[in-house]
Amino acid sequence: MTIHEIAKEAKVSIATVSRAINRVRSVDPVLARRVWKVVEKVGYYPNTHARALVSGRSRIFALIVSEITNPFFPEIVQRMMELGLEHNYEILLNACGQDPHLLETAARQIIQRRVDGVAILTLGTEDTLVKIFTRQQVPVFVVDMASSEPLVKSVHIDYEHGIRQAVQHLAALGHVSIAFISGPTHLKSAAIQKAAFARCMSEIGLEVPAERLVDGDHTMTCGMKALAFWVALPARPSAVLCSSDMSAIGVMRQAFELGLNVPADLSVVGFDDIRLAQFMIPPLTTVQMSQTEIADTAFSALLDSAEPWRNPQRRRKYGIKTNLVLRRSTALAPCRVRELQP
Amino acid sequence: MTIHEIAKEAKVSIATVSRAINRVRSVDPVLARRVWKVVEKVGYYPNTHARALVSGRSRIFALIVSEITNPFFPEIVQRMMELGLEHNYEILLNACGQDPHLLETAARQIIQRRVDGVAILTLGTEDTLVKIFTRQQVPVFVVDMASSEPLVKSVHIDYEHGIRQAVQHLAALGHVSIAFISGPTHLKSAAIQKAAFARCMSEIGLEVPAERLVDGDHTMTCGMKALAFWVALPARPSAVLCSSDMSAIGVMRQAFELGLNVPADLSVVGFDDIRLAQFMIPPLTTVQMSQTEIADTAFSALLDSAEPWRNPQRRRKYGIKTNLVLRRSTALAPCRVRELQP
DNA sequence: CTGTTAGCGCGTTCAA
DNA sequence: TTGAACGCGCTAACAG
Repeated sequence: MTIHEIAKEAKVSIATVSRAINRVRSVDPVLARRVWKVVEKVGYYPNTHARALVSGRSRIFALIVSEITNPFFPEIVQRMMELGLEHNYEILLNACGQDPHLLETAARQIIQRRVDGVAILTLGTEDTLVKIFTRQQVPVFVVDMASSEPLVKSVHIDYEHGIRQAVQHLAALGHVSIAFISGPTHLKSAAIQKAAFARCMSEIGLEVPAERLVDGDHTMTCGMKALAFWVALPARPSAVLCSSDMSAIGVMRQAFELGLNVPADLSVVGFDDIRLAQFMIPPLTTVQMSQTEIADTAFSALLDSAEPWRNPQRRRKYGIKTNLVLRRSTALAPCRVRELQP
Repeated sequence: MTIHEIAKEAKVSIATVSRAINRVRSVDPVLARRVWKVVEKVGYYPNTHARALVSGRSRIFALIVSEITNPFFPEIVQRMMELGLEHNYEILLNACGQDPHLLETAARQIIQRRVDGVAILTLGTEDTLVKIFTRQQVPVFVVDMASSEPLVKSVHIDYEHGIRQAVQHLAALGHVSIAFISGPTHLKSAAIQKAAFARCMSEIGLEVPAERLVDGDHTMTCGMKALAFWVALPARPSAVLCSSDMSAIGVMRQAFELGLNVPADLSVVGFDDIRLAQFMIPPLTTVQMSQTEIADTAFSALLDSAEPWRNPQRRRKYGIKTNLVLRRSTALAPCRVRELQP
């Protein structure tokens, strides 16, 4: 079913059909109606590939995330798709873990599709990707990456703000030995979080011996392993700050396994505030990083790049805050409880 | 960057470039190498839209799910994408809830993209979608839908198998008043599960009064509400079977809120076996429905439709079983414990 | 306001 | 084995 058949059936030229379908003002309402009638009757759908080919714009945004199975990302995907629907863009999702080979394949697919922009949300391994895309003139949105390239827009995430709140909250509860599970070491975001934790601890005069710093990977399993490791230590931490809710869930699960009560015996703080966090047992105190906000920022940045005429005063810098959300996985440090009870 | 520029640079015709890139045997190795050199040098990527236009095949499969934020689906998406990468297909994801308007928009986008097939995994609201797609000659994969249309392939999910195991497991533990949270009433899958539950209960002579049947929507919130409702009843159930792990999580969360111990005071069984299930506190006993298996089946069905020559003896029917996975959210019914203790 | 026409980038004939 | 030429379905000039 093509524009030609519609044209013949409606007894107009293909140009008129094209105009009618694209709602060009100048077309005679009578003809337009005739065209639409036929379109509906025969069930015609314009061919996006042909449109993309001739117009040079595909109306596709690519979205690269590291792990679609981490509940943090589906919320972003969801929001991006909503916005896509609203603005008539499609979202081409790519979840390709950290495998550099897969990443490269994903990049190839994306470039071949001539997407109008790509949001890279792997939170720390985007450097090579960004190079590839900018070389092909594909507008890019990334997190926490300074770049002078005009094609690159980025958002700064203030991890430290939330982490400081978390650390000070724990300290206020009397916790002194606070442990930290970071993200995968090769992720820049993980390094930033880790450094922020160290800084926030030392700010208030708290020590962080190396064994209380464990490198995780944002999975529940790593949380379990980390706590198992700490419990085997002569002095186990009384509180754990996790760089993701997933690892926090793992910590809580391991605590259950070991018969440790959260929060009485162990305080746990997560990071991300995935929806699940408030349904944990106990509900997880966590540092919120708004998925919606990230998605909104990403989309509007991509839109600015793809349609610069819409919004002349386009920013190239955006910012996102993080904030502690108090729930019920933290409590007074056990030693403090003892002090207060006699 | 187009095939013409490559041709000029490599001093061959565009036809030769095309053949070289597509690895056609007959092309002179010397020329092929020359072409590839240039391709690499200038960073040429063939335009997928042009290819799709001329070849009539887009190498895209669409995947429609109801809720990407329900952890059940990301696993499927993940697997589909892996397979896509392997077979050089892209997966166009669509998460459009139940809103019929969004569904229609999604269908439109998919058809306009001329996808080579679409897997509809909304588990029960696919009827109108299937009609739309088959009318456009788009091969479709659905769950639990009989259709004589050759373009439609489907898989039968044996919900009852796992549900029977769950019911009998609970009965064996001495539970008599077993409640059930179903999925959204407009989903066929939900109706099937509900009917299966009723049948499995009556099989073993157990009653199911209407107030023990609550219609949910596969969210954690509905699980919380359901338990709150049952607890307000004169006699609350001692066990709950949920039609999804998400609602089971909600039930456990509400039990915590009410000070009910799972499993001592209340046994809970989920459905799906999302990865999270084993990380719940306590780990959730649930009916497994393999996400990987579903994805594999969907993909191979789509591949059979898109490339019929690959696999001449293509089936049109597939089957998936469900199975109870025992963990720690179920225990002897409280009354049974009392009988045994004195 | 409408129709004719020239490509968009590529795969695929058909001759050479 | 190679290259010239056609057309996939559509938009956007330009002419009428």
